[in-house]
Amino acid sequence: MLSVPEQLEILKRGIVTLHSEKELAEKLARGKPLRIKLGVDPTSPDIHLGHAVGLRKLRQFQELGHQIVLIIGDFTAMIGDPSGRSTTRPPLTYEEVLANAKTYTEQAFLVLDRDKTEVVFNGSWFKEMPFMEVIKLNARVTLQQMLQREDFKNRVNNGTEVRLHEIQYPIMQGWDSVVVRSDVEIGGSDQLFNILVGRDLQKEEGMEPQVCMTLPLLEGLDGVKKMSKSLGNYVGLTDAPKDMFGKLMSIPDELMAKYYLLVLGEVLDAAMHPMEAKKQLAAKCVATYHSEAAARECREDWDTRFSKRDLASAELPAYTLGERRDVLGVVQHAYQTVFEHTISGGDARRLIQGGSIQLNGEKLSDPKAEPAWESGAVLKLDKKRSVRLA
RNA sequence: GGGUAGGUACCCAAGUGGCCAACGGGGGCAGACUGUAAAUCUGCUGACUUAUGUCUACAGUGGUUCGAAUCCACUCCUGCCCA
Repeated sequence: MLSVPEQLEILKRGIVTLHSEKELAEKLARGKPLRIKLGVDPTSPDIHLGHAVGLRKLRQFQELGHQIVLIIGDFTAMIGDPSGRSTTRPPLTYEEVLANAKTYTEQAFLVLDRDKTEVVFNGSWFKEMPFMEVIKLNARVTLQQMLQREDFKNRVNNGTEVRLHEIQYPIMQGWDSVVVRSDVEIGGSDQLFNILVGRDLQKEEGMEPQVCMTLPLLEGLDGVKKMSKSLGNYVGLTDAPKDMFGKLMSIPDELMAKYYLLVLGEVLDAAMHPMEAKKQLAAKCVATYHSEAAARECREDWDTRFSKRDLASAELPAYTLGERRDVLGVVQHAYQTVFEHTISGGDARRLIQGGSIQLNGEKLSDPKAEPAWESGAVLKLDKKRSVRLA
């Protein structure tokens, strides 16, 4: 095991808050593996790069010999974490949550070492908790404390509703810490409040309070909002290589340094041309979650398709014509069969009339036209999608 | 429980009997430009194989009317004030 200062040096990298370094140093100094908690609510099937920021930090702990406790919030997912939310989360069914939990854990092991990770479901203690216990837990927290939170305060001020179950969330997350006896809890910077509640509850139970460590939030592809499935601005860990590459190429330049740091753990070379830097970022990310070979392939594909604008020699999915021969019908059919993406006739028509649909580079702007659909021709559907006629 | 203001498309929001598939803004999509970035300009943004066409939609149900997002009744939901 490394010395305390050496461990601290590594662990402090890229974090937002550490409460407190002194406590962490004391815990580390005992020389025993610490229990490091991270809770994730399986509210969607896929883990994305935003989640990976926390997971990567866990991985560092793991490599330093500590014990990871990954809490799958099967129960808390039903409540919905109000952190950073301006509205109540839509409820999920338990079946959905369980299905998500399955893919979540699998994907988490793309980053974590499976053998050194303890996975627990918080439903295993909350489901059986008697109401009396719930009331007792609630007695430990004041309304004023809850209302201190930005999220709730803003909603109250704006006249948007705050449901009482949402107020329970931090208490539940805090209780998780008591149950798993965590020494350190990790979370995004929006988790600060929840993690601190865990400290309070642990203290009340006569335990040594957990150290609170928060990490920066990763903005999504839009460059503004936190990466999340529901906003559709995410890069999934299991996204196909080309999708992953393409999505990363579309992030705003301003975000690149942050992505380098949080996704790759590297420092962006400011002297590099932004486009080159972005290509490297995308390639490295593909290499991490897929393979070096896939990364090279993506990069080459990108260069022919977009940098050289040479769609003709790019590798494109094959499309076989259906019944219809008119542009409108073909476009809808191609979306459906090749990309499993249903678009309405109106959408297709808008794309056609907007000039997005191109056959070998020629705009097809008449929905009713029936051009010669030659085998091998390239049909461009929108910015990201093109097919080759079979 | 009482009073009061409300519920319009992804979000905010205008519309208070026909000219309403519904102003405007945001977001999104597409085109030009370009580095699938940013900025800028333009178009589009309910569905139906575009149709001076049909259907669905202004919380829900029913009603008045030739005609309703708009008027009436009841129901559900939310904010605010009072208890």
